[in-house]
Amino acid sequence: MARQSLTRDRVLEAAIRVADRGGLEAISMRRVAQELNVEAMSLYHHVPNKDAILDGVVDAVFAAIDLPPTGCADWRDVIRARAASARAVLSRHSWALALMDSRRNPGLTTLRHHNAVLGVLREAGFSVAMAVHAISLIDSYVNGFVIQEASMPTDLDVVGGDILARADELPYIREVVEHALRPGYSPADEFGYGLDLLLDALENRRSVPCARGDH
Amino acid sequence: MARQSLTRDRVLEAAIRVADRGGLEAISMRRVAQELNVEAMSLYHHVPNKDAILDGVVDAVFAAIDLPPTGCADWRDVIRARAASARAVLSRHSWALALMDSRRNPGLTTLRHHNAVLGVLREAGFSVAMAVHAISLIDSYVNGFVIQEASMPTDLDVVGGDILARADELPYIREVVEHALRPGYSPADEFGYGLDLLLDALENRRSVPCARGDH
DNA sequence: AGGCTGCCTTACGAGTGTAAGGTTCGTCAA
DNA sequence: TTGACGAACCTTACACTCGTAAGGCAGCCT
Repeated sequence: MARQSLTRDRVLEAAIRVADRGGLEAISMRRVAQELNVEAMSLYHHVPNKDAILDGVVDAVFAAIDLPPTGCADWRDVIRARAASARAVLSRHSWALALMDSRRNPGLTTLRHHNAVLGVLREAGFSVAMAVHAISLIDSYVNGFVIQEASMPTDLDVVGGDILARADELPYIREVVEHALRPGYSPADEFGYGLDLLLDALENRRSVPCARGDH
Repeated sequence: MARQSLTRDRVLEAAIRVADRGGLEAISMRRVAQELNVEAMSLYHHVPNKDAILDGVVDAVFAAIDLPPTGCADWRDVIRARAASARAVLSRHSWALALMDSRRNPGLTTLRHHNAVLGVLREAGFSVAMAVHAISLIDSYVNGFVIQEASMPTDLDVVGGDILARADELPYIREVVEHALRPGYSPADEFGYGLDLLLDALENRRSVPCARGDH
């Protein structure tokens, strides 16, 4: 066979490439097939239908996030590494977060992931309630940061000029744009700052009984 | 005229109702028109095209978030109120966040909003760099929390049972599901806990020079 | 009466997921 | 060597949905 033969995995990889290029709604049977130099109907020999492709894609993206190593030193290092990995993967595939909402069933990869992260926190001495607080906080932050990152690119360079024009009405925005346009500034550092702030604050409350008295 | 006549605003309201019911991609000219007991082409008398509807919708949603009052007591109360309002609006229209990414130009409402929030922080004594850190952190958290909230509903009730079944492999998830199924637990409280943690941590670093020495 | 506004009808061309069936080709048994 | 089988891939076609261009018909205002 001239070109290497199709596989479920090769179909999923192609779908991911298509989405990386054209966003989530660019995933259509015809376009995924074209990515593989193949016709649309050929995909159905390796995948039951389009929903299966979408489900497979979210699982594949999630699998690309490093699992936290178990039984390690400081819980903050472990969580920081996982968060950095998640941010890297999710911002490389910025459509993935939107896709995860529409897919209802979490998938085994996802569950195993959360289980491992929860394990790290529990082993570090977090109560169940505090571990829930911590995971909700950290995941919200990581996901939210990725979203903002995705809608950024034009915000600073292109829109920056427009804003400076009508600066009279928006003085504080002006300050920030100037700050952000300075050479040394990188939005990526912002992620680390916020994450460290979170982790330090959680460390302070680690063994303190819950403020709301719910455990 | 029997039914009250169409308006740009009534079209936008209808589009929002359609999206609330069927998600973002449910917004089509035909369906929005149907919501108003009207044919698709009638909308074009009040709106140039579909993109204008989408742009108008994001602006309308953003306008529903309360602007922070200026010159008020503790900055934390102001920011907390704005965050709560943002969460309420964005989780009532859980498709809105995904839409804001695809629309490139921030829109004047959006800019005014961020300007006001930045003003509160600056007046409270935050340096420019710290204000950027704070806004990035808070917005990431709010947006991320809304996303997680949107993909929740089945996570606990329906999937909860499935998870308890294969509990052997996922012991920590089991703990959490049990914890979350207890009567007193409400995911909404989770939002307040994380937010207060953020605000307290930011208060601690308010006037401290930036850890990374960037100002 | 004439025009203008507000809404409707019809229609086009492009895109979607996928059902049904045809073609090519490697593998293996007789 | 031959012939059959089945997997992998292609072609065609159906029944949608989409945004919107072009033009028609009613009723109100001047």
